[in-house]
This record gives sequence, C-alpha cells and structure tokens, in this order.
Amino acid sequence: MSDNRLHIANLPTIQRLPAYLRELRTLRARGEEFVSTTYLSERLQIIPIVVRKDLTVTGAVGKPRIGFSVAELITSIESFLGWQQAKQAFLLGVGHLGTALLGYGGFIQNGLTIVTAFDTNPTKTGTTVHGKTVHALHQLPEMAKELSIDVGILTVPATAAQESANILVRAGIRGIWNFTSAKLDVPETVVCQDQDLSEGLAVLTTRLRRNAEEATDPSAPAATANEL
Amino acid sequence: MSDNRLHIANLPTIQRLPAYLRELRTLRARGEEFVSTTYLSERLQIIPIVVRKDLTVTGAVGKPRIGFSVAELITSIESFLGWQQAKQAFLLGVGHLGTALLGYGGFIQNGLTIVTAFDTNPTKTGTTVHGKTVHALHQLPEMAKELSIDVGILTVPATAAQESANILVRAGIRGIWNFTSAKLDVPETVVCQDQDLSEGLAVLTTRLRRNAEEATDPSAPAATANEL
DNA sequence: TAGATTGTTAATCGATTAACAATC
DNA sequence: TAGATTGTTAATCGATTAACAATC
Repeated sequence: MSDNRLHIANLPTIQRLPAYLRELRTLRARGEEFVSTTYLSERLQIIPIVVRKDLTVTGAVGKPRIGFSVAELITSIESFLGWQQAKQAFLLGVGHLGTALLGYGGFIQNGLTIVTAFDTNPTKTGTTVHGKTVHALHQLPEMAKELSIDVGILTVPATAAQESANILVRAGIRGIWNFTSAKLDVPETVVCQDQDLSEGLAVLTTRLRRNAEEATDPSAPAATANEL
Repeated sequence: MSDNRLHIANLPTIQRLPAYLRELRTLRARGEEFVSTTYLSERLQIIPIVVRKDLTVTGAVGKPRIGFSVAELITSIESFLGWQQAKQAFLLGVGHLGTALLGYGGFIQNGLTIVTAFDTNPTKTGTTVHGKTVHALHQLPEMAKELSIDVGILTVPATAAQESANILVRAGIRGIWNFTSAKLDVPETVVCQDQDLSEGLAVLTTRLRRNAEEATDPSAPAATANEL
C-alpha cells in the first residue's frame, strides 16, 4: 500500500465534496471562521463519520474541540477537485440544453468557464447566446490552438456525439463532459464524463415504485439510505 | 434473508439499466429478436458478468446459447424501472434549464410526461413554452387535484427550492426531481432525487487532475474503471 | 456432440460504519 | 480538568469479480 494510494479517493466522496464546498462558502459569506463535522453533518444530512472521512481525503486538518478552518477547508476541497483555477471549456451544440448551460452562472464557482460555443446550424452561428458568440464548428480546431481549452461540453444530438468528440480529441482537448446519451469512444488520454439524465430518472422512478410497494405492503423492508 | 430481498437492487445496477434499454430499443428497431450479454457488454463497455447480474435483477430470463429475447428484456427493464406507464410531471421554474427540459423529447421514452409548467414570473405565466402552457404557481394545488401527478421537477432558483417543494408535498405529489443545489426537507413518504450537475463536474475535474498527474509521473498507479 | 451462453455460488474488493484513542 | 471534536484502526456490509455448473 504505497503513498500513492493517498490521492485515490473514492467516487462517492468526490461526489459529496461539492455539497460541502457550497455549505462552506455560505458560512464564509456569513463570516464564520470555524466549522465542525457535526455541523456539516446536520446541514447536509450526511452521517458525521462520512463527513470526517471525506474531509480527510482532501488533506484538510482540523483542531479537536474547535473544528476546521472554513477558509482552509474551502482551499483543501477546491484544490483537491482542481477547482482553484477555472478550466476553460468549449460548448458544442447550442440547442435547448446547450443554451441553458450557457446561461447557467454557477459554473464559475465550480472551476469552469465556458469560453465560447459552437454549432453547425448556420442560423445559429454568428449569433450571441447569453453573452457568448456561437461559432461554426469548423472553426473549433483553429480556436482551440489559440486558446488553452481543457474541456469540451457536448450538448449536440446523440447522433452527432461521436463525430463531435472526435473533433475535440483531435483539437487536443483532454476532457469531455458528455450530456448526450451516446457512449463515446475516446483515447485513454482523454477523460469522458457522462452526464446522463436517464440515470437519475431511473433512480427516482425505482424509489417511487418501492415507496408505493411499502405503502401497500408494510411488511416489505424499508430501503436504507444506503440502498437507494 | 427473506424473499423481499429480491426486489432490492443496488444503485449502480439501476443507473446502468437505462443504457441497456436504449441499446435494446435500437436492436428492436433493427428487427433483432435476440441479444446476448456478450453483445451488450461490448456495445456499452461494461464487463459481461456485470451485465448478467444487472439483467438478473430485472427478473429477465435468457436461453443458454441463444441469449435474451429483445422484446422480453425491454419489458423486464421497463417494468422494473416503472417506465411502462408514463409518470405525469409538473415542472416548476421556467428558466433556462426548465425551458430546456420542457423542450427535451427523450422523457417520453423514459416513462415521464411533463404535463404542464409553473412559474411565479407574470411575464411568463400564460405563455406557451415548447407547446406547454406556463401557469401561475398558485394554480398548482388546484390543478394537481384534477390531474393525477406523480412527479414535480424543480428547476427554480435554489433560494425558492424549499418553498416550491413544500407546495408540491402539500399538493400530494410523491416524487421530486430536484435540479437545484438546495438540500430539501421532505417527509419520508416523498421521494426526493437530487440531480446535481456539480457532482458530475467534480468527478470530471478530479479525473482530469489524476490523468495529468499520471502523464507527468508514470509510476503513479492508473485509476481502474472501478475507482473513477 | 461441442460449445456458447446463461445463471449461481464463492471470493475478492472497496466503501461504510463502529469503536476508540488522541488532542486541544 | 472535562468534554467536544478530530483522526485512526478495526469491523461490517455490499458490490464487483471470479469460478464453475447448467443448459440449449
């Protein structure tokens, strides 16, 4: 078990970190200097020991009896997530969802700046959506060379997803945030993160069905927080 | 270990089911009658044994040497997820994201129909967005009584999220799909599914950071599919 | 029959939870 | 000092993976 293990955090932990960060920023805005895992636990409905384990992973160190420095904890989490310096992103596909993401202001706090958008539709190229110019897709390689782009956000139709991903890969982009339902083939050097709404919907409807079954059959075991 | 356990599937399995379903529908459209787990495994980049375990959970039964009936497998997954008969949904908050979801055609295939939308902004109420009328929020309780609504989709600002959730709960809605970053308090009888973009972004940026570290330090252990 | 595929049982692995020691 | 909180080590639990038997 080498030291390298230290920097391998588990997936659930990583997914919980943004929630801590949000709460911590609220505390900072209120001028709070210290925070305990007990407090975070209650606010976020996560059991205390999980909070403690999660924070440990980020390298944050607390003071017994006092808790964690809010400012230090924010820095620890941000640096762990790589959110300290904003990643530059291209958005591909200015449809409904692409437009919504262009207008979403929250990404800046989460270390992501959408630099500009691309589309193949000539009625869209040249227009400005939420303050960002929409360029023709064929301009992407050239613009990627000039700007230093880390991430491509894919909001194109599923049928155009692989082709768009190929363009991003060829342009040297290292990360793809894939909002389409297509399963993409990318080289190992490129990270592809699927953001599939149907996953969340599947969990919701399954939980609904289970809840309904419990209501009609009280002998059925209730799902624990861990199960669903 | 009672028989009831059979209907408790694990979360990762549930999240993978929509991908199988999508692939199966493509096969059905092509007129394919049977499919093997080997095929699904290759198409979706999921190892065969996981596919087999996942399909077992839905109650589907295959034929050795032949595979699963595409039609039966679709039915098994749909019924497991509760996607056979579409759930009726109200959407609250017709901003960028709400508008995008109203315009998204894919929900129907995933057992969800957005019946109508609500907003507090008088410039929006009365208008039609992607074919759906936007009603004033105060009309919600009355309309929920008339229509049989299963799910509320929350795309309001985070600051209005709890208040909106309260309205939904009072109107008797049993499931909330929460697209805001607010952590909601709801009764145990109500299922609240958080759909938080920042979780996915956290995973993406952490994987990017790790990939970059591996590139500079080849001795660092590569993350397995399981880790991230 | 041979072999591809399903389905089950056991082993491994990792994440969660519990217990408790350390500390300010 | 007493006690709340951190941090670590061990135990439990569940999901993944492996091995293999069953079957058409």
